[in-house]
Amino acid sequence: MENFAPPRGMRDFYPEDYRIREYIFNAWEYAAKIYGFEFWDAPVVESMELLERKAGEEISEQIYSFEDKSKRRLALRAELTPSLARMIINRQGGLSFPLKWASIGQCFRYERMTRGRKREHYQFNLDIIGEESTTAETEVIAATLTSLEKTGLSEKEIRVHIGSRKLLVELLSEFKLSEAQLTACYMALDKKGKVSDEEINKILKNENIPEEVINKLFRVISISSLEEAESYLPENSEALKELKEFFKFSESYGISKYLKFDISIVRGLGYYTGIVFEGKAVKSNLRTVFGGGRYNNLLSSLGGRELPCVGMGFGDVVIMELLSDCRKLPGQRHGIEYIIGYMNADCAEFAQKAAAKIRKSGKSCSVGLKPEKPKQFFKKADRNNAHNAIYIGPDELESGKITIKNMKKSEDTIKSFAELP
RNA sequence: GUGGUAGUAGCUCAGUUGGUGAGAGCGUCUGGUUGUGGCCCAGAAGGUCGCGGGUUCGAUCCCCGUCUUCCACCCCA
Repeated sequence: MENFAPPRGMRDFYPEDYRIREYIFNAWEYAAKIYGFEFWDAPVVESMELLERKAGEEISEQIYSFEDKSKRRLALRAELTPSLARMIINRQGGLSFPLKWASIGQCFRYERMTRGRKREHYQFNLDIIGEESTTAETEVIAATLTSLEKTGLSEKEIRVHIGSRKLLVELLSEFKLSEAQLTACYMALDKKGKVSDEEINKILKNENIPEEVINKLFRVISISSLEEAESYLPENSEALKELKEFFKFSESYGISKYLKFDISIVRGLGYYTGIVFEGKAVKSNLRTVFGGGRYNNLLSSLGGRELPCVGMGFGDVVIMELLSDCRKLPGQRHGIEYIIGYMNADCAEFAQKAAAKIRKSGKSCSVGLKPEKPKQFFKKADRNNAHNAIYIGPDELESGKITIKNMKKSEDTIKSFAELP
């Protein structure tokens, strides 16, 4: 009992914190539901093997792993996608694709902490499984943006940067690059603007990337529009066709005002195969709020059917900070509709019966757990932001009449027990 | 991981160049009003001054270590 603080990187949610979390979850749930996504969930504890196979060796160092009493190697999930993949594969014969699935789950990652990064967070995932059209990308991004709009954010605060892994592969296709070299190229693009050109050059040389490829990469980095990219690409470029299609669909979804083509978006995870995207906060130094993309090979690489997928992940920590910066967090608690107090023990039963009646009507109602003086009671009613307060004393007990006080207007209404809501 | 910053009441922070009993505002509680909240007034509770060690007659203050926070870089996405 020495250290009462939560473990490093873990959070307590006091009621005022929980309220904010609920507010964000509600926005996520709202968006997922009005776009027709279905919610799913899986255990927080997964087998280490599943997480390793998907993530690769480096990330497994950041996974909280342990052995259970039967020596099974288990781990806390660091993201939701492996569990999703497992569930899809297990039922791939019986599911009718495409699926639109959503989830909100707590994920853990042992990593160094900075602003907006803890060792535990709640992640909102939207995935469309089994659809190769870029309608899937559009749909996922549109739903994500709807959740942000629900919290009061707009294109003034958020920009979605759109890139494409496939486009990069095509641009570099004239060279015969190994997987490792391609990954190094992605990393270099990712560093654009963050690190000096010399640094990028050095990194690439270390990976044995030929001089000519590096030169091409630097030309690629400077591409700032789709039209510009077009001149570098073959006539029948698939990536270009996809991107054009995607931007066309985005027009009719009404989300183009958020979008910006950005060739440097590659995403860190290895399994992306097509369009990739990152939602960034315009004000807060372009911090990444959400990200995702197309991963067409993941399920088959885990032994499942060939199923094209688009996924999006969105953490609660950054959005909380962003909303706080923009002063868009909800303030007061919602407030209960009715609160009932009583003067002495004899009045308790009457108060409890009134509360039971009000609750049967579906209205929220809190009844005192012990007798309270009127002053105490009304003060508490005020603090709880109650809409109506009912105080039962000997007078009410005798007459059977109940005074309902509207706390905002400070007006009384007298009703009989039968007239209660 | 490296460098810096900070840690004093529930919260935000003063303060002591080392000296009897450690301060404010906000919040909480009580009373002013044994049947009415917000405002006001009065009062109270609440602190091992992050933790451990050292120096000293004496440490919240100085020194060392450690943990935690925040920031930057590194790493990662």
